[in-house]
This record gives sequence, structure tokens and C-alpha cells, in this order.
Amino acid sequence: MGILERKEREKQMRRDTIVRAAEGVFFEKGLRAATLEEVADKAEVSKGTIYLYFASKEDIYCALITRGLRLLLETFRETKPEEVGPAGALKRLGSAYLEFSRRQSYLFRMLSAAENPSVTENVSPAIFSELEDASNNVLGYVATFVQKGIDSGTFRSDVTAHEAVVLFWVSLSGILNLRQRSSTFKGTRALKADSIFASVDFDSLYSKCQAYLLDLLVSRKTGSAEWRSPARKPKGAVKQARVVRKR
Amino acid sequence: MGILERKEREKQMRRDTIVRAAEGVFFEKGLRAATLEEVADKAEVSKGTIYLYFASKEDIYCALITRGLRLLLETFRETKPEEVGPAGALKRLGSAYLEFSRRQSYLFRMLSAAENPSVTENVSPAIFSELEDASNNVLGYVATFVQKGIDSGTFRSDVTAHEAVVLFWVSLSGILNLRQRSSTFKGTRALKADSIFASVDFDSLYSKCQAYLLDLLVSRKTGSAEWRSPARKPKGAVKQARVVRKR
DNA sequence: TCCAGCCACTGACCCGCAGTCAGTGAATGT
DNA sequence: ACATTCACTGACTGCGGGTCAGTGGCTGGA
Repeated sequence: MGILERKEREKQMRRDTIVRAAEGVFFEKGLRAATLEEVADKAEVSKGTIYLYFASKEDIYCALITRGLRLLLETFRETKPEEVGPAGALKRLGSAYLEFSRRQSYLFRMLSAAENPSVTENVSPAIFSELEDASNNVLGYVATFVQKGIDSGTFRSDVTAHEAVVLFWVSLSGILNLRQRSSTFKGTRALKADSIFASVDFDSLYSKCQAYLLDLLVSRKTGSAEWRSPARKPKGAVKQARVVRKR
Repeated sequence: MGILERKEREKQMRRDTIVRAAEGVFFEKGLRAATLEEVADKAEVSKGTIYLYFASKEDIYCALITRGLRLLLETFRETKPEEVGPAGALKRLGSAYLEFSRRQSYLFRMLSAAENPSVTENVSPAIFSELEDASNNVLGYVATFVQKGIDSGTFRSDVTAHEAVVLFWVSLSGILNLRQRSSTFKGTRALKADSIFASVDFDSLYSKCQAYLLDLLVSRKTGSAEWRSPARKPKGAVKQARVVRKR
């Protein structure tokens, strides 16, 4: 019965339309200031229709975050981390994360917001489950490379892959968060001169932290010199040709 | 003119009453679900009175966060970190932070929420400035001990105290956040079994992380993890048997 | 002691928006 | 041709953040 399938497809498309409209509005106004009326206008449907697809404003927001996580995973995959060794893979992922937070700054901000339980505590189970899956997929993807390193003896084995990933994640995310925050403030509020945040170069700290975390993982016996950072470069240098050491 | 002073005192007390009432309500319900009506009831004033002391709901929330940061600073001071050396001081502070996040879990969650710019972007300048000061005081307090370590040669000097504090802060806060989140979920939502978060012992990770970060700071004769400067510099004392990079 | 002015305080009210639901009509099935 | 389904609509409701004209008690002066 092709009709049912067509209807299913149409339903999915309508849902996508709403999500994309919501993306625009939420990005521009933020969760609080955005109104569903506006989303409805932009999606060219009535407000009631939105509630046929989502149970609440928070649900839509959550769906956007899920979308963002999937995009992030896609971005990670595009760096082809499997082409290089575990340490190199983490290096690429770290750089991709930085790049992601720059290019998709609104999306990145939303992902950070999702850390806060208050955003996600009232969403419907189905939506939450998708978010959880997406989040696990991203972290799990990173974890595979850590695991590879552990298995191959490149990384120390007294730390589980999951622990390492969590540590990577919170450290790098935290720095990117502050980076974004302080650069936002430069535009809107005058950051006090004696602020700690005003005195830290977050880009530099990010790359330092990345390097440190890698060193932490790399077991001392094997050469830890492998993935010395090619240093912070003008933007656009992320995907520059690099020397890949193959054994 | 004692009357003016008395009035000033009374005003401050009224404000405190409101803040304390708000604390109860916000802790119980969260920012979104809490209503000012309820705060007013609890504080035994009318809703209008609240607006004589605070410009918006967000302002009150922000004031609570500021209170929380001051309490955290107080907690830090009570551990007497100056009694021991820099490394010992950081250990005490780290443990105190963990303890704080346990005892004052609602407060801690609010502090984490404050990381998100959307919470603080619309508060009035005066309130925001107080928050900024409180935040700087806490981080600055920690920084003094890092600085002591650097000055005395106990800590490496190729990292600024502020950088180190920021790294400490985001890493430990991030772990505590996830710790709290995962333990909260255990109560309300069933965390998926294959979730990364379900497989990590955050308490253990916290202490490991604390130890790693300290190790990072403590300078060593033989090259340990080296913070690479963002400026390209010749790789000096890399350890043994490293692989020579081609070209 | 009385009065005028001040001001902290009140709570009824306004308004915007999340969320609802009875109604509509087009597509589908018989 | 008719019945049924169902995606969709948009006027409506309730709630809660924020407002403001009004009130009464304190104060300082006469």
C-alpha cells in the first residue's frame, strides 16, 4: 500500500519543516524569547499543527539538540580519523570540535545548554531517548579510537576508554564554552579588566589542553612525540596537509 | 541621622528575606517552574514588592547564584589551604569542591546553570557585576595558590596561574556535573544500560582527574607531559627513542 | 498634637504566550 | 455517492511575569 508510505514520508517532511523553522527562530532568539507562533509562521503551519508533532516547546528544542549532535558526529566522521593512529585520530577530533564550535556557534551553545538537566528533565521519553542515543553515539565514536589505542598498547591501560572520553569531553567543552562566552561578552558587555576570563587566551589553552590530555593517554614507553601539535595557526589551517607517520 | 541607617538596614533585611524565600522555591522547582507568586507568599510580601528589589525573575536567580559563589568561597576558606603547600592547598580545594557539590547539590546545579550565557544575558548590570565579582573572587582565590606554587618553583612556570585555574575548573566542574546528572537520572529516568555515563564511576574519575591535574602542574626534572606553547618551538627534551618525524 | 509629604508596600490588573480542542475539508475506502 | 478518517486550523483558555494607581504608616516640621 503505497499511500500509507507516502503519508509517512509527508509526515516526516512536515516534521522536518517544523524543525528547520524552529532552528532559525531558536538560534536567533534563544529558548526563552522564541515563540511557537513565530515558528509556526516560518514553517507555514498553524500553531496547533506543531503540537501534532511535538508535545512541548522543550521537545522541539531537544530535537534540535539531537540534530546538532548528529551533525557533530557527521563532522567528526568527515575528518576520517580512522586513517591515522589513535593519537592522531583524537587530534583530528579535537580540532574538529574546535572548528565546530566556531562555525556552528549557536548549535554549540545549544549543546552546552543540554548539559543542564533543567532543559531536558521535562521532555517526552521518546525525544529524550533520541537525544541520549545521539549523545552516546558521539561519545561512543570518540571512545572507539581511545579503545583502539589502549588495545594496541599506544595508550595507557589503567584508564578506561570511557573515563578518558569523559575527561576529554568535559575539559575541551568547558574551555570552548568559556571561549565562546568571553568572546560574546566582548561584543555585548564590557568584561571587567581584572576578570580571570579576560586574561586567558582560550584558543591557546585549548590546544595546550588537547596536547596535555593526549600526553596523559599516551603510555610512556612508546614515542609520545608522534602527534605533537602543529601549533595554533590562522583559521582555516585545520585540515592542512600534515605529515602522517606510517610505520 | 539614625533613621536613615535603620531604613537602610530594614531594606537590606527585606531583600534578604526575599532572596531566602526565592532560594527555597527555586531549589524546589527550578527556574522555569518556580513562580514569583510563590516566592512572594513565602517571603510574606506582595509580588509588587519583589519588583522593588529585583528587576526580573532572572535577576533574583542571578542573585542566588552570587550567594552560592560566596558560600563556595567561604567553604574554600574554611579548609585553610594556606596551612599547607600549594599542591596540598589545591588538593584541599578540590576535595572541598566535591563535598560542596554533594552537600549543596541544588546550589551547585545553579552554579553550573550560570555557565550558560542565556541565563545571565538579560540580567541588570548591577546584578551581573556582582555575579562577575563573586566568580572572580572564587577563581582568583584558587589562583593565588597556583601562583604561590609557580613562584616557589614547585609548579611549572610555562603555564599561567589563570590558565591552570581555568583548566582545573572546567575539568572538575564538568565531572561533577555529569556525576550529579547521572545520579539524578538513576532516580527519575532509567539511564540506558549502554550509556557511557552509566559505565563511568565519576567519584573515581574525579579523584583521578584531580591527581592528573596536580601532576601536570608539579614541575619535574625529567620531561613529563609538557605543555606545548602555541607558538611553534623546537621540540626540546622529548624523552627516549622517539620517532623522528619525516621532514 | 496635628498635618503634609514621602515612600514602602499592595494586589488587582494587563498582556503575551504555551498549550487546547471543537470544527473543517480533503483524501481515502466502500 | 456516501461514510470515514485524519491532518490541520485558529480562536480560545489559563497561567504567570511584570505594572501601576492607590493606601497607610512613619517622619519631620509647625
